[in-house]
Amino acid sequence: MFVLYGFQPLETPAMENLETLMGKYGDEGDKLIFKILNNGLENPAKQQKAKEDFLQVLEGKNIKGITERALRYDLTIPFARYVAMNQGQLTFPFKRYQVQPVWRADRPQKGRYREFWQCDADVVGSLSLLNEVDFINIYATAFRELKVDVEIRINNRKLLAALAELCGGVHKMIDITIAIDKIDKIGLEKVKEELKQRGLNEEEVYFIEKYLSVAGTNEEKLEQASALLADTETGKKGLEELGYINEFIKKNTNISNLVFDFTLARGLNYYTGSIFEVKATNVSMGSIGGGGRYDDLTGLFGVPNLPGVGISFGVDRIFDVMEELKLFPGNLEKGSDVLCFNLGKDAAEEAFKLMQHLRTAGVSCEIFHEEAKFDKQFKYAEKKHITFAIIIGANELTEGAFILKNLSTGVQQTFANSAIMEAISEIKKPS
RNA sequence: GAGAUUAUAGCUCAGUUGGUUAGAGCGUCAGUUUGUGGCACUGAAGGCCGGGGGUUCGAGACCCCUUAAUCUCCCCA
Repeated sequence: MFVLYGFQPLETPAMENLETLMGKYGDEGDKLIFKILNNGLENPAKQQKAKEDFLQVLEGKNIKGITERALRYDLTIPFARYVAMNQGQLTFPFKRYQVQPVWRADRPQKGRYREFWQCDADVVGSLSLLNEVDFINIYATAFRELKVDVEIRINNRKLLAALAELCGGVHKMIDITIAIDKIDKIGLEKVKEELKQRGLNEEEVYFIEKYLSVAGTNEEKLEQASALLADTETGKKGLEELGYINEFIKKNTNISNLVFDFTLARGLNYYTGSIFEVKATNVSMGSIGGGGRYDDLTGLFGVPNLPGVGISFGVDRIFDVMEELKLFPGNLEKGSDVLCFNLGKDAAEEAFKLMQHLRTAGVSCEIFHEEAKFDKQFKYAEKKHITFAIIIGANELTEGAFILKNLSTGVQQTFANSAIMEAISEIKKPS
């Protein structure tokens, strides 16, 4: 699918320098990075230093002497590092997709894993909002094909920045977003409380309340938000971007599950423009996809002015959702095509020869691992979802023949060894 | 990082206010049935009751510690 949209595959190492990862995911994120203990700490010559360093670790610091590598926390930052390192060789805009596990030192629980797979797609080196449109299209198409009903929520960090500008200054943005992001869970009143705790005055809280009460269709929301934020340069810009994307999607696709959500904040520090989140409807599960635009991601790695935008699929959670919705067909499990019964030494040898022919013809088959009663061999075939049994008993052995039995219909037929091709076509016949 | 719950047979779980030999269903194995499965019946095997300590005449059960899992909050995919 990603290839269809012009993306190339890429893989990056599971390990990164701790320094590369720290500070990119917010304070909470930093705590959740899996750190790797350095080797060689037992070296006597370095033990004094190691002990001193460890005392610092106990104070909550990350000291290179103890740990300088870590497992990747997501796929975006390692990708940014890769782009920064290889910028000379890449053609921009560079589009890649990546399916790999990531690790978070979290307490595992429902829908939350210490190790889980992400499937990312990013574009670096383009400011065009067409990329956003493309990603929304990818999300919508992918989940439609998986038959999972979702809501694709979108917001723009610029609106949040504008809101902060009007409510006490840009430095308040993190505080404000952390609070309003919780509205779904704790409700408006609690959010207002939290905002006050975080140092906002009555007037500012009131303003945010108005912002949070924006509702209706995407167009209506846009209009209401514009009344509040269009006075600021950033607010105006953010609203324009959202408007463009919404209109484009509406005009050129049949996607109907794109919704504006002005409370959507998303934790990752580096987002600057559009932010996305995908939630399955009718299933209680956190977001199963997320992403956004970061106008200067590689700047942190010494390559300024490279904008990017990307999305991520939470593979394990999507799997969980599909399982909960019973979207996996029951007959996925399929064993070999044929089980040859083992009815003694000579018969087994004959069966073995037969199997060579079957395999050459592309029929998967196996022989029961030991001589056993019919009963047992039949039950084995059933459990392994094997469709055919081949039986060579004493009679067949002397006749140079074998019995082919279809285990689901119970119909069986005797073939001469020379007529093996007929048997094969019987096996391959779609049932 | 904060909190709750759970841990008993291969699996899912019972086990009463502490009391003799710790049970069931499923699965496994054997038999009814020595060359034709799915069903049924009969029987058998299978347990350091997560680990360590304590209370008690007596602990699967009560207390403390420990480990692990599950779940909630925080945060996130």
